[in-house]
Amino acid sequence: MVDHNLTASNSMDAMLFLTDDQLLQGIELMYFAYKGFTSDPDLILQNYTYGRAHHRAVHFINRRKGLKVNDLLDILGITKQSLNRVLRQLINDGLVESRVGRQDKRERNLFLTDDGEKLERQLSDAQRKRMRSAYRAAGPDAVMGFRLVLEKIMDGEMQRGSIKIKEKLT
Amino acid sequence: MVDHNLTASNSMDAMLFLTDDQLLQGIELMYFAYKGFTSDPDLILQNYTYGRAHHRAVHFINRRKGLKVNDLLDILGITKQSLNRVLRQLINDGLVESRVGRQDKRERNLFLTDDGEKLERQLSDAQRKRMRSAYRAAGPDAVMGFRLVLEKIMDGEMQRGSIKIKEKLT
DNA sequence: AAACTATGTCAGTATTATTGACTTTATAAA
DNA sequence: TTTATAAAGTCAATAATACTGACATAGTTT
Repeated sequence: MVDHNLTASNSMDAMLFLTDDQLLQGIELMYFAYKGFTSDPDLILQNYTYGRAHHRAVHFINRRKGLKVNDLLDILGITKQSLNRVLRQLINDGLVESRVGRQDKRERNLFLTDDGEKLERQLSDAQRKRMRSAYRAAGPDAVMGFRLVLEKIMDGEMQRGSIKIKEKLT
Repeated sequence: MVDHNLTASNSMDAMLFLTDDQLLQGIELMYFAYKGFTSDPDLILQNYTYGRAHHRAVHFINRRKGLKVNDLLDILGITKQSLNRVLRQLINDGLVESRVGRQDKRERNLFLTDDGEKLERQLSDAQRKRMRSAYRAAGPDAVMGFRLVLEKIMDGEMQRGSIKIKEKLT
């Protein structure tokens, strides 16, 4: 069992006693949990020629249907050239549709095709399943704490493009 | 503001109402928080010729001083060949020391040199700072929830090498 | 007409990972 | 003691994901 008691030694805080060791434990927890978190989709993606980058693209196109290429670039925080390869594959393989913008014809709105939605389902099913069972096992209060800490961790990181996501999340 | 209220619609649970959308929010939260979580060290590492792989190696060598090469391979879940390049650099650059095992001379025990500890400090300072301020802002109950959910997420992922870490964490 | 914007693409490079094959050294087992 | 196994290290080839820089095309603004 892992110790959740946070009443320890080294450096003091207004509310918490946070030793370097406890903080390092939190850091490792993030590392291993993220690894566990991506392992299911990674396995599925091996059956295709796709990787995590494709997963992310498919995820956000599904979450923000019709988003522009630039939106996706902002969210992912990668370069146009990096996204291009991934997006081109997904479009050629018929998983993503790129429609010319209605008002501004320079823009492309991205959508998942039926096949694209099928892949998205397959990937997110695995991840949601893990998330749901973790939430269940931990209980509602823990879930609130989990979300709160994660939000604090990414504070300052959500400046540009991702702030749109945060709004959408609400 | 982000909504923490978890009393919603779609699918029912013994304790929680968890809609697909709420689960997807949790998934995105993990993605963005992990990104925020690695951004500080990534910036520092750019000043060296190192990347995240070096950071991970340095982190775990510091946390489990004297660990064997095989231990590190198990923890990181990568191949010997992948680790080798990283480890060779760190050893050549004088950040890591590899000592022949005392009982079993085939084994190598890994340690950080003074310079290695200096780098480790620099990297973990940034990360601990972020972690500490997130913990502070969220409060003790939230921290417990955060840890509990993360542990549940990685359940089943900590089978082999990482179970040692979990023990160490305790 | 000129400037700017959104998208797409080509070429070259870097990091991190993979698989497979092989060596050296050391321990364990027959 | 020979044989087998184990730990570590290395070489070569390949893949996925990212980067920078340069440039093209189409459409919108000024």
